[in-house]
Amino acid sequence: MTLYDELVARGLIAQVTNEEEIKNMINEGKATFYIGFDCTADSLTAGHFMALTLMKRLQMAGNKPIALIGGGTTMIGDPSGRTDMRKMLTREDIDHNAECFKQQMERFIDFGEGKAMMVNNADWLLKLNYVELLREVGACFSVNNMLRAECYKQRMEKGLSFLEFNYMIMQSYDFYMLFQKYGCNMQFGGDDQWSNMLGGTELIRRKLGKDAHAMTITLLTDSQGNKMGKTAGNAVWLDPNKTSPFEFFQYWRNVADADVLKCIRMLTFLPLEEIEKMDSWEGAQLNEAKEILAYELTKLVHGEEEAEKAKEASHALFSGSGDSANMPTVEVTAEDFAERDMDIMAVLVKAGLCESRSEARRAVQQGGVTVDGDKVTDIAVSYKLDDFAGDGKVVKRGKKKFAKVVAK
RNA sequence: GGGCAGAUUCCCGAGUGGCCAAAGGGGACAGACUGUAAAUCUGCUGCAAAUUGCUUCGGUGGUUCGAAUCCACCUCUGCCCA
Repeated sequence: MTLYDELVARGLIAQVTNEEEIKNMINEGKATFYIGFDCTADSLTAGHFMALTLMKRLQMAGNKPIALIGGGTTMIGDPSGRTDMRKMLTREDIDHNAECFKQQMERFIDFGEGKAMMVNNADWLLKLNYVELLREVGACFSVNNMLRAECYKQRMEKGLSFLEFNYMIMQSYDFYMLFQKYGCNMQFGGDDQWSNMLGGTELIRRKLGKDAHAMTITLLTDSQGNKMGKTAGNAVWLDPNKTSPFEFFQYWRNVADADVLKCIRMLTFLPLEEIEKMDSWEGAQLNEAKEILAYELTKLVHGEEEAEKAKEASHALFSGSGDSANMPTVEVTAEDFAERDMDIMAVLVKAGLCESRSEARRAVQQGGVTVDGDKVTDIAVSYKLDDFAGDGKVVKRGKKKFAKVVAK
């Protein structure tokens, strides 16, 4: 099976500018392509992960990836798919984020000599001269057309600042630069980037009279149509300090039935034949597929050892078997008991299971709290330091949130 | 620059002097049922030393016994005119 056919079979491709040409190009390993990453946070997310796997798939077939860090474009803020303006980030924040991105990417993509490149668009965007830019590329853009672009349409009601309106120009300029400097002939991106990407191919055609291609990746959405990779509004991060390997594992372990196969197909590197077999799975067996998904992804992101640990902890918690040694652990010290004994609310907050004592109180009153398997319904229950000595206690809030509390 | 409308809790959105920690919906969280799924039903959703107290309705001042609500100024946003 050729690379292109595999990408289609995995459901990864959303839109392409010219299917025949792109197919030949990537199948033969002739593409030099780029994907842009705006550094709006200090870690990549599960959403970026899909783009990274795609880079890897193409790289394995001999194509050359360019990871473009958006140090310049992040100064503008992409309005695509948003109903409000992004928070403006300072130069320092952006530089810091770019550095974090760089480190995380190096674990997935081989940036060895001639295999892949990493560039930062701050290097050329930040020194642009306004009037020169207007004359050079501004003349190639039709405001009429831009306003018709899907990514701006959504913002016509809520308001769109001139700053954000220029995002498309910056992104197009990136492609134009990369095309000239590195012979980059294709751009990948999320499907919400389609109009920005076309801006680039259009600019290259107008300025250089050459063809460049664009291809978008299907957005990973769940069966309800929501973007995946978020829990309660928070992103699922690739940085183990922001989303622990266990939480990461659990996120995928908990996807809905309707979404498992799609995720396995799109995100893992398991051979398609193997995935086809899972297609007929139902009920309890489908539940197994979730574990496969969670394990595979955790392994890719955090390594095999962490994936094993997460799986162990998951078994320990949900099926009673397995070792509790790998559970997320919180330490308590004598200081925590200095004023008075810790009551159950204090323990829940300390363990990071509840944001406030009020929330903890509710959880207890609603029967959602368990300590070492025993339900706690009395908010007056309190503990001493010694209670957490030795192996400590496993505190559980709800079905899936828990932590082991141990005396230090 | 001129006119009009608006800013309420995680989101949408009611509230236009005390009955307001603020309707309703969504989401989130918890319980029941399950398979760590979905659907459904129930509860719950500012903070705390918790029949009470404290902080919150864009910002700052003011009127009042009392302000999300009235007044002044400011900031931001949308629409119309230029």
